[in-house]
Amino acid sequence: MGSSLRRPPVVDSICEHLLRDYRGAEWLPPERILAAELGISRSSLREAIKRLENQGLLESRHGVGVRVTDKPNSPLSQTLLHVLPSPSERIRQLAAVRVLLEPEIARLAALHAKPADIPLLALCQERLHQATSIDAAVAADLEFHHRIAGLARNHVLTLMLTSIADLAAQARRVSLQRVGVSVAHRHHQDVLDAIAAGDATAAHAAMRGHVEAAQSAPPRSRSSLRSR
Amino acid sequence: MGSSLRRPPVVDSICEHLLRDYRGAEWLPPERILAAELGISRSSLREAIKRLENQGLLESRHGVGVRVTDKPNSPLSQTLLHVLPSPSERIRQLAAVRVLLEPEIARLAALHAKPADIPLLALCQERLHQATSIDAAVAADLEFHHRIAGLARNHVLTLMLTSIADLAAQARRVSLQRVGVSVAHRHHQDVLDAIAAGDATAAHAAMRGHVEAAQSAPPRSRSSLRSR
DNA sequence: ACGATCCCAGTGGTCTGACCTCCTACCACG
DNA sequence: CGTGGTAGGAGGTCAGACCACTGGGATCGT
Repeated sequence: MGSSLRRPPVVDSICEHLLRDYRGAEWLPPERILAAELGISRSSLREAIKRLENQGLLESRHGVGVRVTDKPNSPLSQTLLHVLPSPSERIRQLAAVRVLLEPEIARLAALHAKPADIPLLALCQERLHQATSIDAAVAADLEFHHRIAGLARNHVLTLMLTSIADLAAQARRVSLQRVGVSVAHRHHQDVLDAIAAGDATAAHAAMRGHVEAAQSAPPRSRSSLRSR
Repeated sequence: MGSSLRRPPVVDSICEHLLRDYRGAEWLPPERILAAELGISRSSLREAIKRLENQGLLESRHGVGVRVTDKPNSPLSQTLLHVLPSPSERIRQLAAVRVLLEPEIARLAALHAKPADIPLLALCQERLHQATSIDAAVAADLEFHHRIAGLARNHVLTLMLTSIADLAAQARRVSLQRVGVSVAHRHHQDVLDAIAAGDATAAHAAMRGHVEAAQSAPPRSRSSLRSR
């Protein structure tokens, strides 16, 4: 009859417990203590932590502790490294996907953005403009796109973009050197203006132009940015 | 001195070992034996297996063994269940992403498909047409879209679609009941014809019409398909 | 007094070995 | 021939110990 008692793996319930009790917290208690509190073995607790870590929800650092990140970063990236070993081909396909996703994200962002969101984007622009190193420029670029994704109000879309963000970062590094920071800054400004105006069509077009330029930018000689 | 000995986590090397030695295999050896062969503890081996399992590359079944699947299915899905608890909202956003991804996938498929690929798609059509249960229809539908994704020659795009396939399956179940199997079959035929003809634009348009119809289909009374 | 160094307590990482639960296949029984 | 039970092997869980790393305070040298 009816209730064929499932076999709810212990580790599953632990995962739910963890992200129910420690959502928004900074650090998890030490593994030994936490295992004792939950009344389970440290092995099972570790497996639960590892699972959540693979999902980008936790981050355990040797000798320090387990940190709550809530930044789903690389569930897909690791898999991609296995199924697409070739770096150049990986970058090419990643760029193609970005051309598809980013304009739609910008469109949704223009529809849902509130006035209070604009200064945060402008701040990223400021950082990009004043960046003195290639790493700082890449970081500002990433944050700009990430914040826009957050405005799109579509978690699936956002999650997909962030899943490949770390892999796309190296590609973006090359792109920035090719097209130059000033060009990227100008493109970003077009996107930002369209979003601020709530013009979905313009935001879509501006972002499409930006990512397509980054995708197929011709090689440049020495760029205006020097990597120290 | 100079060599600042890194701390390459043992489990990382195990992962590489596993998917280097057992790529294409069917089953992994028992954990105890495999641990002995690799000269490591069963704990570390289990952690490596679990990590690859979370990436959709392995699948361990209690009392049976560890199977090599290479079907990256649910790295994103689990995370989505946490960040988007609401089923209706999840389905809505998933559908929006499908509208974005699937037409592009169909376009690429039309560009890269070879004549030998067409019969496989036609077979899915046949299965969908002869499906006697809602589950069989959903399975045929899923396989049709999955095979098209395989033709797109863009692993990133394919991986994104398969990552949400299992979550989208329940939504597709509802869609099929709403629009009816015959309508889905007709839409699929349009896509199939366009791909067979190598017409990228037509494939894009046909697939867009299909997924948009599935997205916003109005409720139907009793469909032509009865779920036994 | 100040700085660099060393040391140590606490943390996650790994190992060991035992027991439990579940699945499969085989075999005795009706 | 079908049915049921049973034994082996597989993954799942547990307990405790030890290893490796981090960080900050105590210590030593200048």
